[in-house]
Amino acid sequence: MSRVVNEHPSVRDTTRERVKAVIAETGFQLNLAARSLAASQSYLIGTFVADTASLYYSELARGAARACRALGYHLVTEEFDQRNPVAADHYERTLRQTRCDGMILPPPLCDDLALLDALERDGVRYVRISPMLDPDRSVAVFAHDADGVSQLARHLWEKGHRRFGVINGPSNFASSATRRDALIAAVCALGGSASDVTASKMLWDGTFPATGYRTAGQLLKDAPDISAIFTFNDELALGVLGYAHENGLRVPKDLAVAGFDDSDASSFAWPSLTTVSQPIVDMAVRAVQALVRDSPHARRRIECPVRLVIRASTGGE
Amino acid sequence: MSRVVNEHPSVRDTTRERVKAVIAETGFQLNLAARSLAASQSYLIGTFVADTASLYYSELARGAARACRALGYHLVTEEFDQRNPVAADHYERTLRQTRCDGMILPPPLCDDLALLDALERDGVRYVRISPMLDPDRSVAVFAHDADGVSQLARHLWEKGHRRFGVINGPSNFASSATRRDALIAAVCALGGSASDVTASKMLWDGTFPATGYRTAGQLLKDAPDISAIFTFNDELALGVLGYAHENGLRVPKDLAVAGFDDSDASSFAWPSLTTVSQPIVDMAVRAVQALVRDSPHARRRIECPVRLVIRASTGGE
DNA sequence: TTGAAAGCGCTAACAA
DNA sequence: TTGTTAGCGCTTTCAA
Repeated sequence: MSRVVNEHPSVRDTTRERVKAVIAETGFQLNLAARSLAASQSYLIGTFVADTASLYYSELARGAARACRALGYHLVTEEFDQRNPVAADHYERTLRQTRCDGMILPPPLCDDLALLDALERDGVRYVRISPMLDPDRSVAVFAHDADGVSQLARHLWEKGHRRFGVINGPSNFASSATRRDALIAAVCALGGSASDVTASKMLWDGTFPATGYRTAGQLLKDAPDISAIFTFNDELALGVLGYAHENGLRVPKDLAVAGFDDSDASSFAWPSLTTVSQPIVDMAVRAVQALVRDSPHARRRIECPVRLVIRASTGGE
Repeated sequence: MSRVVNEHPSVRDTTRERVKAVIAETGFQLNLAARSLAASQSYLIGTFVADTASLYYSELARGAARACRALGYHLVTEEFDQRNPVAADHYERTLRQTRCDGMILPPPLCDDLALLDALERDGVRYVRISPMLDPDRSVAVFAHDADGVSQLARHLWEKGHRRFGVINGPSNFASSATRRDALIAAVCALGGSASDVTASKMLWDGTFPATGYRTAGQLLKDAPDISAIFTFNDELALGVLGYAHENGLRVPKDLAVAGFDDSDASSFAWPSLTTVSQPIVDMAVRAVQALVRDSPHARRRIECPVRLVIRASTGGE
């Protein structure tokens, strides 16, 4: 009886037990498809991963899967084309037929307005991760980037650094600007000025590490007095580290290097890297919880704390 | 009309066009749940990812998602507990109700016999990735590890290396033994002997890089004449690289280092690493294709070629 | 080649 | 509190 499975309140204890016994005996298993059809709820949450190797998206999916399981949902994963994220079209043709109860939209899809329109038209709820555009349009989950960057600035400042370099991330990621601006603000708050920070957009070179390598060279040519470089992500920072090694710069004595972490990515790095660690798994969990529990028209910001992990590359440990 | 959507052969062209026009006009969208219920086919493929950050599992899921999309299926992802992979239980309680048409089982789940039993009992097809036990029980996808390792051995041999160290992977991964044995065989084939290869199981130290660092130290103490180290994966190799740097060993002059790659993981490494690159995305694609296209009782091996990527750490480039 | 109708296994609404 | 029943939107089968 459906009332037992769905934990309906008005069922006598004895009846519940009796039914549960039968369920256990017969090995009965709910059929999700039938339930979906009848209840017009799919118990499915959808998310996207990029079409290149990336811990960021996989950690996001992992957190989402974990939360789905805890809430009785299942996670459907689709790949999107990072070069050409016309996700709306993609959604129309495939994901739409699954009738997901909700979608998790990581950057840059969270800023694909056509996709948001399509979702709203279909009455599909969505939560965005670190959106850049129109952040109050839906529930949105943010990492408290500025906070972490400011902790990092303080750490570097205390180590004696006064001139900083920044390697920005992709321009379609809101956090590229956020993190750069946060560093400038933090340096100013510590007694420095905006001119102590030299920011450079990344000079793409195929992979993030290669890009970090190349951009570090340019940055140090433009502003030779820089003694610390902060990058948009850890992979860029690895390239900076490589540049330092190959050019006789001792780390962290001549050059301190810090990155920004997409969850446990920094544990892949060796030697270890100072990083602002973003709780991406947790962000995904929060996103799924909001999808399932919030009222359909909720519009709130969820801020997740980041964590400064100090390692050898800036004189820690 | 369902016959048009499902491309049934006996539909007159004019009718087909007429129906298609209506579909386009009304914005009709197939309801997967209804179809699943009626056809007792879910058009869902399930897979597992580990509960820690790992490119291996995420690349697998990505490949699976890609193939699913191409074949009109959707990918459902579940997280499993790497420490305690009682996946059978997990399956019973959650995934089972989705009535997946097929499952992709990466290691170590591919060797969870209770899970395989449960799947067979429910008539759920599955494809295993690199299984260790009972490889002919189902369709299984393998990377041609031995082939890659033998190419690597030849490369190292040609660079003049004669004494080799191996850092094994987890013992519940079939490939740990395969890769070690392949290196020994390859060295013998090149004119060396088994005693030229010193294999060590990894001395776990929290993360793979830290483990590589620690194990490299032990290995070089046990067999100081080693001039090349080959590790189970790239993350271990990064630790070996770190050990070399910190102990004044020049790479690749004093010590050559090579790893084994789970797809594009080596692009995360800097400086870049020689690696045997496993086409994990492709393996997942092949797995999904087998799930969808093979007869239900097929039992074949699918071998995927690996690729030797030679980089600075062994004297390449 | 097409139309019509009987389910698939649930939920939800209505009776009892 | 519990039994009963009408769909949910498809596929499949049977007629036409």
